[in-house]
Amino acid sequence: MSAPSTYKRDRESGQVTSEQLSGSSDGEEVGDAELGTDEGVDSEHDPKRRIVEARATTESAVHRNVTEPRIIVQTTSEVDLLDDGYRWRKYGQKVVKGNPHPRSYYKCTFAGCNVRKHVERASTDIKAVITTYEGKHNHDVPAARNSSHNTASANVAANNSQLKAHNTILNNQQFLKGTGLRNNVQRQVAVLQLKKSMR
DNA sequence: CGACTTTGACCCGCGC
DNA sequence: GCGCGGGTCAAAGTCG
Repeated sequence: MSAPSTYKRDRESGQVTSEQLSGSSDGEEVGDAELGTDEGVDSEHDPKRRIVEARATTESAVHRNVTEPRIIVQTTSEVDLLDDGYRWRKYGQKVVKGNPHPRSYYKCTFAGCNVRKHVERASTDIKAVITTYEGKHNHDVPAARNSSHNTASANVAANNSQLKAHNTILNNQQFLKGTGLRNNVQRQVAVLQLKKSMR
């Protein structure tokens, strides 16, 4: 009443929707892990988009009943916004502890697609951008908005980059499996170490 | 005019 | 039980 705080968030309405997240969480793993060996070579081709490493964690994502594939991609770029072909809408930004750089939260703007991604910079390396994808796109890569002329090549480029990331993910997944690491923190450390050993 | 970014506040889970 | 930290929402503002 007197308090102007009409913060009566009807969050419940937004939470009850369990969504029918694509049943086949990972049915399109068409990439071949063995292809992810072109790390150091191809990266020189795209200095602006250099995928250092990535990993997929599905075991920690299983909280209730939906197993959301979580893909963490670490890239080296001067810009936070990596154009992966999809359209994202920023819905939040937060400064996390232990990292002077804020973490940004994005959602896929495609109708019906509930994929989210978090983008943050590594506290140690200003050039290192850590992108975390949650969920899977249930649609194709939309056409680029700026160049309506090269939509085809834009798609190809996006797919290419995605495929590359995918391969790297699979590769690192095997690496992490080999290390027998389970803890998330340990994994992060492992990733950092992996990165160091790659450079 | 539409789409997107910014920003402050609220909610929830977890650790102490 | 309390406080902290992380995640999300929604209104307002900005830009093309």
